[in-house]
Amino acid sequence: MVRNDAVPTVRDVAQLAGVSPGTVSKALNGQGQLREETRQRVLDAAEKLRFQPNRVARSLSEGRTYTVGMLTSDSFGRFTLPLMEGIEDSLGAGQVSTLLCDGRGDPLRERHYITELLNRRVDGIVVTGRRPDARRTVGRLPIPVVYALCRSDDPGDLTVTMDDEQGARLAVEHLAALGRTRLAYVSGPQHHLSTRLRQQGFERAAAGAGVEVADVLLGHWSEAWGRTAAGLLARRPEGARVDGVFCGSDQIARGLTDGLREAGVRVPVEVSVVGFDNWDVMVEAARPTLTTVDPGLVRLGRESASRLLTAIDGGEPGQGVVALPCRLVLRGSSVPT
Amino acid sequence: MVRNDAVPTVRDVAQLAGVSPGTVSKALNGQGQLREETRQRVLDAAEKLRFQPNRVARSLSEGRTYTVGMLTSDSFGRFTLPLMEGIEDSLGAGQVSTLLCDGRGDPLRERHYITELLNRRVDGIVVTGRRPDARRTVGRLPIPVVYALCRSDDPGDLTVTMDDEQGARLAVEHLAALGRTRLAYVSGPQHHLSTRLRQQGFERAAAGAGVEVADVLLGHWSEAWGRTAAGLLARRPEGARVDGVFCGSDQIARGLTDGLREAGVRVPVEVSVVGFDNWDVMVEAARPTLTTVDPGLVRLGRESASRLLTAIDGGEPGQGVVALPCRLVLRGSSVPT
DNA sequence: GTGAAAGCGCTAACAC
DNA sequence: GTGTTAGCGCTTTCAC
Repeated sequence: MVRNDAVPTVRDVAQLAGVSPGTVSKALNGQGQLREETRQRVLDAAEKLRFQPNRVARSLSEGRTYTVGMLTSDSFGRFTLPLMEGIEDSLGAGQVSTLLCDGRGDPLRERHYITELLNRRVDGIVVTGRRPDARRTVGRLPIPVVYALCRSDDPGDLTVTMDDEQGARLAVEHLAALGRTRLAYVSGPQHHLSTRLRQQGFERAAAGAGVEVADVLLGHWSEAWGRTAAGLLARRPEGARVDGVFCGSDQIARGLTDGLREAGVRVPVEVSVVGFDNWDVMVEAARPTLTTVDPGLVRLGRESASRLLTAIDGGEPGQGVVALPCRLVLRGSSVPT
Repeated sequence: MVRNDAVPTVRDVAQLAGVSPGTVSKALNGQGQLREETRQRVLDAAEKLRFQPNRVARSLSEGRTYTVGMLTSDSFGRFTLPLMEGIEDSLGAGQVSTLLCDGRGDPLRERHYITELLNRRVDGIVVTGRRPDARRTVGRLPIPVVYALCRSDDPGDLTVTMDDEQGARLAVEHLAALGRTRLAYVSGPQHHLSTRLRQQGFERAAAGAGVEVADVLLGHWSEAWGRTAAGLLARRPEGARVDGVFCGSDQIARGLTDGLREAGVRVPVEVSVVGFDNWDVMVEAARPTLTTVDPGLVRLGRESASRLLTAIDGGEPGQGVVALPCRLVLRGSSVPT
């Protein structure tokens, strides 16, 4: 009596093909030397039985699970989504699956997840987080680890993140090229690394382009702060008006354009505005739509995962901080028509 | 010579404790009958060796992986994030990990992921998607499947989703209680199930509360559409003005409040506005902040995962559509002060 | 070229 | 109570 309900194993395939289980394994994985005829016979048998290899058994014997863990320090959020997409892109191509672990900013929880991932014998881990700020390293692990977006504080780790400074430079150079000469930088809290790096890029690029840094306003990553900042900028004395603003986020930029419009300042005629993030929701709802710096998070995810795969395959993925360049996306808020 | 670099196995623990591997397994998993003293000795040995069980081996022998797949039909997005959080909540408690699979709206890709999940012997699958609209069932699988947020078109499947109609009712009853008598419904595309269900709830609740349905405007899920709709409402003749608007999303509600303000209509003095989603970004940036219907996506995720666990443990998780009630969150856009 | 046999690390049935 | 044994389903030497 044949057990039709059971899932077929290599043994079943072997039996049907009239070979041994070992041969089936070789045929299916393209290992060793097999006569073409035999291989085909095995393939046919597997096909006929709709054989699907049990990955768990394979993992146990191979000592490799084709699985990587994705661990967030803070939580999954808007920034991690495109990252996940990119990571899945790279991994999926390598038949590698992703195990989700949301650390929720709790070190204990994180610790627990790490041992769990190790017990599950994942081949590697991508550590990520909402913001590119530095975080404590997860420490030396017996498997490769790559930090994506958020930086590890251990220079021996590999971090793949965006180039905040270069992104800011892009924005300033764009404004300068438009003929803007008195610029302001409106951004998030000073204690965020991104805020400072973008400020650095802003100031250096301004100096390089010979344009004036008229104001630097640091606050929060919110629309409300953007509106407040707009008020501040609009109240500057006649001769000291800014004609270009680089914002540290699209939310700020959106609030700023709203604030400027309501204060009677025309964007982009009188003032050009550039945001950061290329977040569709903000960028499209703003009036005018926002010119912004795109950090390329999907590509960032792809890059980090592909380096992780390299490391898993015994290659050298690099170390230290790899900062991927941002792109400028032109829309209505910067170019006067 | 001791191999300090190697990960300890049950055998190592057994040897150190002077028992057999079988006994170690029992001691560690609380199975069978063991003398307390023996159990303790094993536990001590495990502790000393920092023994961590290899989950892959365990899975192979137990025939259970303590892993579930999370498959999105469309893609991971704003709506799936809180869902994932809830799912992880429930599963984490049961020591179950989550495997990510982003179908990207591609049926082939989805099919591929499903066989991959089956080959990896996951214990169950949560199917999800951005919107509560119906989708093709993944079909009968040898493991339990629960649909979260998005509905399966097979009534034999279990779907856990939000109660769109009840949410709409909540909004209308709130408006009615405020004394509003001429209401409008501004929402997304007609072909979205949510649009229609919320409209149904809106109309029934209005009838029930004895208030007039003055207008129904269907368009897109965008701020721009909200602003357009505001223009349409503001242009209604003097005697036919609406004094309460229920919006199908917070984005629409946000655009609507912006549009009304710019048209000189005071919110909430002249018109009360209620949104849907309780999406922090929109709700907080709007002026005034938005009263809205919260679909409770985290709880929805929790509920679906916990039902999946029930099914995995051989229980009866239920079938058909389970619609969880929404909550009303009061903020500035509805209650005149 | 192919088969036989051992083993990945754990659990579970059955002796003792 | 505890040890022994036999798998779970696959890969991988190593004979032949």
